[in-house]
Amino acid sequence: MMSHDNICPVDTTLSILFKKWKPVILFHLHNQGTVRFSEFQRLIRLSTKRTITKKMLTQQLRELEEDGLIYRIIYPEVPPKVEYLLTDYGKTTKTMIEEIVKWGNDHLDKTIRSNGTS
Amino acid sequence: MMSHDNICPVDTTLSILFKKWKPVILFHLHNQGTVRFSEFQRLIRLSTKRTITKKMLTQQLRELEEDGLIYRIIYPEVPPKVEYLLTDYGKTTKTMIEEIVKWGNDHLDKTIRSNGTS
DNA sequence: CAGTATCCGAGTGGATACTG
DNA sequence: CAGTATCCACTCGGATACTG
Repeated sequence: MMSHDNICPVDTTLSILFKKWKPVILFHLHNQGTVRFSEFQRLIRLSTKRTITKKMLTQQLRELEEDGLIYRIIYPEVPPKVEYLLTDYGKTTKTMIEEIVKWGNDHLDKTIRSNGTS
Repeated sequence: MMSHDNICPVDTTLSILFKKWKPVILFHLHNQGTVRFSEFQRLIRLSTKRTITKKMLTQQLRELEEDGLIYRIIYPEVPPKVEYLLTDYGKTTKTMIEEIVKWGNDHLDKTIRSNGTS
């Protein structure tokens, strides 16, 4: 324990992986393997029932790329085609995302069941 | 899979456990078992090098309490003494928090090592 | 000690329009 | 298709002061 002097590992993970839409993005990447830009918008809209703007999506993807978690592959075609996929390092987030999905589902179970009981 | 129609488990977990200071709070609760209000301020200051205001801390703790993750025990003394601890349900976040700590440490290792190498 | 109340500036992120 | 650019309303959360 007490690695790295006094830099907080929790804070580190939060700032890199748990900002805004990043966990959802990682979730879909773990699921689909490869995802295109517009596909992200669709997937996110479907799973979260919320809309992510292009600006936001771009920003989040860029940050993930800069942190070495995803690749951005640009196909020089017309119309443009860009694919995103996890780097090996990005794949190390698998367990974490799985835990999050699991916990979320458990909580939803719990919440939904607690009709009637009190 | 595909539990709960189309409510996103990732979003659910994020909204309950990963807002602001909550993961750090949970982290310290898993570590210490029982934590007092002022102790939280100290622990958080030490581990994150940031200051959490009373307002923020109160708010976060209240939300965690309302979601059934922690207990708030008030000792009717003067001066007041309030202790926080995880409920059984709160304890189910252990694996997740551990994963986050682990990943954070790994990332810090990686980052620190990548001096010189490239 | 463990909060509550108020004020307010900075930053976030949505909406919208434009581009290669 | 996959972005970029701009504008701005709104929220968030820090600072500060007060309280049982």
